[in-house]
Amino acid sequence: MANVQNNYGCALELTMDLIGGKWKLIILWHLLDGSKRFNELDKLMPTITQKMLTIQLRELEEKGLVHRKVYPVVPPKVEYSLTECGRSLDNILNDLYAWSNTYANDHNIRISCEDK
Amino acid sequence: MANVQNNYGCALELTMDLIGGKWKLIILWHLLDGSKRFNELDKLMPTITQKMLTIQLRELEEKGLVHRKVYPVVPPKVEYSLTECGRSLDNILNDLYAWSNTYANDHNIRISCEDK
DNA sequence: CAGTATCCGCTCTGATACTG
DNA sequence: CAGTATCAGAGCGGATACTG
Repeated sequence: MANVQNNYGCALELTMDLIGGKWKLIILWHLLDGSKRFNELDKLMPTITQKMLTIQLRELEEKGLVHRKVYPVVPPKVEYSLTECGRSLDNILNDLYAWSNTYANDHNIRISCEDK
Repeated sequence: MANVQNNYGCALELTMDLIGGKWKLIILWHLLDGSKRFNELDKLMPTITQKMLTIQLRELEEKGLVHRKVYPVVPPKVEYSLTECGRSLDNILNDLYAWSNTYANDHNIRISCEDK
């Protein structure tokens, strides 16, 4: 999933390469709010590890969905934001979010945090 | 990913449990057309193995997205179709499909089969 | 036709500790 | 603060052969 090939049998295969995996949708979701620092994202996702957050952000960056801005200061400051391409997922993310909430309601599944 | 828990920190975590993985989106996509037999799905996805197709269909069935209808005939005949819940993904699937195609165009990525 | 059974490797994911 | 490094487990995905 890390790398994007250059041939796919179906557009939806590409979809999974781009935003598949356990964390990418959630990272993108949080960034819809506006740019966030590494530490902020970490706090917004209590169960992710720093390692996974780093890896997923790097992959999203490679694919052009997320922009990484490093401020040359001490202590380090890095801000992540959506690129135009990442932002174009806005409606889809909202639809998926709503769809899953509906599913959760219908199946008595608890969602701890229902707001951004 | 096989099983659905009953507590999530974010609706989008549930999303990945329901339709994550390499094949589920593509299976759902093909079923948007109408019900299909096992063998038809197999042919529509040239690179999937029978084992994976079986597993993914079973998981989609457990989660209530796909309906499995067995005809008591010899040789066996089994038809898969979307449940109402599965069908409610129609718009999202189309949006994702379009989004990925746009991405592919912008990044010179080839999609072999562009139509259903 | 529509699956099972078996075996297997890789990648994804995580825990923990450390650093410029 | 924003990461790396290392170790390790689990399960996802696949190859191949077989079956009612």
